[in-house]
Amino acid sequence: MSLSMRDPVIPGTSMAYHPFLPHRAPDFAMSAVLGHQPPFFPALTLPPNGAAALSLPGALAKPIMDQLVGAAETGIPFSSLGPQAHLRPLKTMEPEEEVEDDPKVHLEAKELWDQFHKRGTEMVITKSGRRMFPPFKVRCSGLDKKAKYILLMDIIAADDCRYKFHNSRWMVAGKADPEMPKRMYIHPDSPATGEQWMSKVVTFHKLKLTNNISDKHGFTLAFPSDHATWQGNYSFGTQTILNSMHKYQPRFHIVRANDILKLPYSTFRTYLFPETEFIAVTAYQNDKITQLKIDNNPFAKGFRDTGNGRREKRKQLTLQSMRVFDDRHKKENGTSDESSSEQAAFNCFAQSSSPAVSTVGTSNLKDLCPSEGESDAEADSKEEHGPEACDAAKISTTTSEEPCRDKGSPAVKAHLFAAEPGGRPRDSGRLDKASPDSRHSPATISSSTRGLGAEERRSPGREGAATSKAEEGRALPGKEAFAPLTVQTDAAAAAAHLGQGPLPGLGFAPGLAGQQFFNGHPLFLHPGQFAMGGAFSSMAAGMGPLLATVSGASTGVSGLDSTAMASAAAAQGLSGASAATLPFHLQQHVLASQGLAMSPFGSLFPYPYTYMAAAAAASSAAASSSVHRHPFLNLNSMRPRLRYSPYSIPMPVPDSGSLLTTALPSMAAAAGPLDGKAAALAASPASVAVDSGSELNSRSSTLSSSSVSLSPKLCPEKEAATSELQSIQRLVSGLEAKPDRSRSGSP
DNA sequence: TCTCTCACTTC
DNA sequence: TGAAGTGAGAG
Repeated sequence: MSLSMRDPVIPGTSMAYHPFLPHRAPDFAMSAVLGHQPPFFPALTLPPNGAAALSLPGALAKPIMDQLVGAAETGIPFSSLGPQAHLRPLKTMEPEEEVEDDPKVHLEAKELWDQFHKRGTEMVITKSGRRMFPPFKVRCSGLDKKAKYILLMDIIAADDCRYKFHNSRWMVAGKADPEMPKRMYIHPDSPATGEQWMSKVVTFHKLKLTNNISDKHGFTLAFPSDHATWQGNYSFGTQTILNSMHKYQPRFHIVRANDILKLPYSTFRTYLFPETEFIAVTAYQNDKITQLKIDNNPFAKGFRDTGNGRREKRKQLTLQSMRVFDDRHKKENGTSDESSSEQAAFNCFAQSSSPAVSTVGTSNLKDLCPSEGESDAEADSKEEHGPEACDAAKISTTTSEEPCRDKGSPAVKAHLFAAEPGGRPRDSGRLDKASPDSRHSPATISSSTRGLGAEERRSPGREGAATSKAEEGRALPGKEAFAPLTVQTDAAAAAAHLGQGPLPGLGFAPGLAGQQFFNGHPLFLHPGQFAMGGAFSSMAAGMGPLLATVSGASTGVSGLDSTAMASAAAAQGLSGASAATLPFHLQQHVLASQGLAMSPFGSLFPYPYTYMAAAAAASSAAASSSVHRHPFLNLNSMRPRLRYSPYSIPMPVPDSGSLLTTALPSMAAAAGPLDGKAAALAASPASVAVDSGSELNSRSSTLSSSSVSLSPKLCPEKEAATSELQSIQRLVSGLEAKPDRSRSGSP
C-alpha cells in the first residue's frame, strides 16, 4: 500500500493533531478510515476530497500502515500504533495531483516590530477592544496555489507571570492571574487558495484585544467538566481576551483545508514571531512605546509633534512650563554648579514629559536616567550592546539560523526587550553549549525551526519566569527579560500542540461571529462533535462564506456524552497516566521543546496525566484532581517552560528535570518507530533539532547564575531628582499634578 | 490600575 | 459624512 505523503512537508513533522481535538481524535479518525468505528463515535463524517487522511512519516509509512490494516482487521486499538499516524481516507492514499506545499511565512513590518520589541511592546486592551499596533501582518509563500487554506491567529500567554512597570522596566510582579478564555481568530478571507493568500499581505488588523471577559463578540463552547481533556469553555470571537500586565505571544497558523469542518483533521502549521511578543496594558506604561505608537499609527497622528494636534499643544505647554521653571530656577539659584545635577534631572523630566524631545538627554541625565535620558539611538545601542551600570545587562543575541524548515520565514532572531533590560546577562555561548544532548534528539517530530541557540536564548527569559516561580519568592529580575527566540513550528504535531493549550477556541471572522447562529449563545458541544464536524456542520448553516464549502456530510452526533467518551478513552488506554504515551503527549513535549508558552496556564490544556502527576508530585502534594482539571496550573507553577524531546531519553536532570523523564518511559514505545524517522529527519535539511530535557538543566543553571538585580540598581538620586522636579514643575506650570508619564522616575 | 470622555485622526 | 481607531487625561 502506498501512501500519499503530500501533507507532511517535513517527514515526521506533520501531525494531524488538531488543537481543537482531544489527543484521541486521531485514533478515532484512523478507526473511521479503516471502518472501525469506536462505539463513542457513531457518526464520523469524513470531509470530502480526503481532507482527513492518514498521513504517515515516510520511513514509517509502510510498516505503520500495515499495522493499521492489521489493527483494523483484528480490532487492535489504533492508539497502540503510535503517534505518527493520522487520518486520511484510504481513497486518497494514492498519489494525487495535489501539489505539495512548503509554506513559508514572512512577518511584515518586522523592523517596526523590532523597534517595539526592543522597548517592550505594549498593547492597549480596552473594554470595547483595541486593535494591535503594529498590526500583525504576514506574507506567505510556498503554498499550493490551488489548494485552499485557512489562516488563523491566536494569542497565547507567553508565561505565567504578572508584570509591573517599575523604574522604566517591566518586572515580574508575581504569578499570572487566571488566564482568560482563549480565542482563535480566523482570517476573514478564509478559506482561500494558496494563490490568493500569496498574492497579498495577510493582515489580522481587525483582531481586537480586550480585557472584557464578558465580551460578547463571540460565543462559547462549553465542554463537559468531567471530560478528561476538554473541560471548560472555549470561545470564538473576533476579540481576544487578555489580562492586563501579562505577557503574550501572537501565533499564526496555516491550515490546508477548504472549510472549517476540516480544521480538526488538518495539519496546523504554526508560526511564531518572537518580536511580536507584547505585554497587555490598559494604559501605556513606557513612554517610548507610546511615542512609537504615535509616530507610526496613522490614527494617532493627532498626537504627533508635527501638526496641530493636541500632542503639539501638550508639548508646547510642557516646554513652556519647563522654560518658566528654568528661568525661575536660574533667578533663584543663579548659575551654579549645583544646577547641573538638577538640570540633569530636569532634562530627565523633560524627556519624560515630552518623549518627542529625544535629544534632551545629557550625560548627567544618563547617569540618572539611563533609560529616559538616552536618545532612542542611544537606547537602542545600549539595549543591544552590553550591560550597563544602572541598566541591567543586555546581551545582544543573534540566533543561529538552524536548519529551519522555513528559512525564508520568521527569521530566527533573538531580541531583548529593552524595557526589561534587566534580564540577567545571558551567556549565549554557555547556553549554546548547554544542552548537548538536546541536539541529539533523535526524533524530531517537532518542526521547531529555530536553532538550539535561539531556543536557548529565548528560553532563559521565560525559564526565568518559570524558575522564579518555582523558587517562589526569589526575585528574579531576569525573568522580565523577554528572551525572544523565533520559533517556527510547522509540524502539525507541534502546531496542534501549540494550539492545544492556548487555543481553546476559535475566533471567526466578524461576519461569522455576528451570525445569528452564534449570537453569544452558549453552545454545549461534545468534543467529539466538535472534532468530527458535527457542530461545525450545524454551524455551517449560519456561518456564511466561511463555511460555504461545507459538505453537508455531517450526520448525527447524538449519543455522545462525556461518559461514553471517558470510558472509551479508558478502553483505549488513553485516560489517566497512559495518556502520557499518546501523541498529544508528544505534542506537549514538542511545544515545550520550543520554549513556547506551553500552556494556557491554568486553562483547559489537555495534558498527559502522567506528566501532570509528575509535576504535581514534585511541586508538593498538589491535589490530583486539581492537576487533572488544570494541569498547567500546577505544571506551570513548577516549570512552565520545560523543553525536552519526547523521543530521547533526557539526561538525568535534577529537580524539575525529573518531571520530564517521568513520562518518557511510556514514550519509549511510541518513540521507537520514530527513531528511524529521526534519523531521516536528521539527514534532512528540513529537520530540526528538538530540545531535550537536558536543556532545562542548563537553563536552570543559567538562570540561577545569571540573575541580575534590576530595579534596585536604579539610582535613587534619579528618583529624588525627578520627583523634586515634578513638584517644582507642577508649581510653576500650574499643571495638574498628574505624575506625568515620568512614572519611570517616581513609580 | 482601570474606565471613560475627549479631540483628533483615518478610511 | 460618519463610523471607528488613537492617546491624553481626568476621575
